[in-house]
Amino acid sequence: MSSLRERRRKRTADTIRFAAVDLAYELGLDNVTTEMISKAAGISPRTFFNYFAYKELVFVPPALDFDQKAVDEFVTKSTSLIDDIVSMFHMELCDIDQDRDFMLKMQKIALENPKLLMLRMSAFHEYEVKLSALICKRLNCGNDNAEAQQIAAMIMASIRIGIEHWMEYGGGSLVDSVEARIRAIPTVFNNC
Amino acid sequence: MSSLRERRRKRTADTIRFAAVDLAYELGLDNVTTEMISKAAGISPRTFFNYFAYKELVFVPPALDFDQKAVDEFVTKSTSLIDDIVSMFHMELCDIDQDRDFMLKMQKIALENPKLLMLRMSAFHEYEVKLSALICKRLNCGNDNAEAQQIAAMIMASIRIGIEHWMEYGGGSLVDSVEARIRAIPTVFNNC
DNA sequence: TTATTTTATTGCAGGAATTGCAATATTTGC
DNA sequence: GCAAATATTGCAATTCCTGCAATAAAATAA
Repeated sequence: MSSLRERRRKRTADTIRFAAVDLAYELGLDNVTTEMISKAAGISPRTFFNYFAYKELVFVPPALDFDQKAVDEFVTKSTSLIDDIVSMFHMELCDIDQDRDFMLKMQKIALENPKLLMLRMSAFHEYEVKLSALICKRLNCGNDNAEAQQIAAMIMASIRIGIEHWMEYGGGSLVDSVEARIRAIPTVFNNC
Repeated sequence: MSSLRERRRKRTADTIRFAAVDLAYELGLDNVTTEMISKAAGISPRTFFNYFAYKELVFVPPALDFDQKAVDEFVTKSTSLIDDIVSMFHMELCDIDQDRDFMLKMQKIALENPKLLMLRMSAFHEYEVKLSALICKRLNCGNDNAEAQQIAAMIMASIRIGIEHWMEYGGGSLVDSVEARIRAIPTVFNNC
C-alpha cells in the first residue's frame, strides 16, 4: 500500500532528517534553526512543521513497523515467548544496525540535550504499547491486563538497555547486544 | 540541610505548579500561557523560567528523593532484592498516594498532550539511572554493567505499569498496585 | 548589629518556535 | 483530461525562551 504519495512523503521526511542531523551534529542543536534546516532540505519553513510537529521530533528515529508476517506468527505461535520476541525484532534491529553512523550522530546530539533524550524514551513507549497489545492477543486476555502490560514493559526496557549499551560501549553488533538482554530476562533476577 | 532558601524555593515551585495545573485542567494546556501561570502564581514571567527550564516541565511530577536511610539499607543489605526494592519505594509511594487528586489532574492534562506524556516517561528514566547506580553498588559491579542496568530498567518499568494501572483503573491504593507489580517480577515470565 | 557575599527576582529586548489561514500547486482516481 | 483530495507555501500573529543588567533578599562573617 505504498502509493507514490506515501513514498514521496517518506523520502521528504528523510531528507529533512538527514539535513537536520548533519547541521546539528556540526553546529550543536541550539545553533540550528528550523529555517536553516528547511533551507538545507530544500523546503519551506512552513512545510517543516507539516512533517514534524515540533523541532525536536526531527532528531528522533522514526518509528519502525513490525514485520507483519512476524507479528502474525508471534500472536499465534505459543512456544517460547522469549524466542518469539527475538525473532520478531530481529529484522528491525538489523535495519538499525545498518544506520549505525546516523544513529550515533543522533545519539551524540541527544546526549547534549535533555529534551531529546526524553523523546527517544517515548519512542520506546510507543513500541511498548503496540507490543502490549500483541502480547494480550497471544495470551488471550484483555488489553487492560496488568501482567501483559508489565511483560511488554520489561521486554522493551531490556531492548532499550541493549541498544544503549551498544551505543555507549560498542563492541559487537546491535543485534547481539539486544538479543543477549532479551534472553537474559528470565534469569536476570535469579541471584538476587 | 533544608535552609530557609531551599524551603522557600520548593514552596514557590509548588505554588507555580499548582497554579499551572489548575489552569491547564480548566482551560486545556494550549490555552494557558506562561504569562497566565505566572500571574496566577504571583511571580514574574521571567521567574517562571528560572524555576522551569521550559513550559512543559511544570506539568511533570517533581523528582522525589529516595529516603537516605532506605538507600543505605538497600546498598548494604543482601537479602531479597525484591523485598528491599519494595521497602525503599514504600514511603515515596505513600507520598504520591496523598496527592491523588493532583496526580489525576496532571494525568488528564498529559493525556491530551503527547509532549507531556514523553516528559513523564523521562521522569522514570531519571529514577532508573539512580536506581541502576544503587544496584551496581549492591552487587559490587561497575556502573557499566549491562545486567545491573537491565535489572533497574525492568524494575522501573514494573513500577510505572503499577502506577499507570492505578491511574487508569483505580481500585485500591497506589502502594498496593505497585507492590503487586514489583513482587510479580520474578514469576511473570514463568508461563510463557 | 552591620558589612559583605551569595543567591533570587525582575524588566526588557530580541530571536526563534509554532499555528491558522488562504492561495497555489501537485497527485490521484476516474 | 477533469474533479477531488492532498501538499506546499507565504504571511501574520502569538507565544516561548534567553541573555543581560539592575534590584532585592538571604546567608555569612565580623
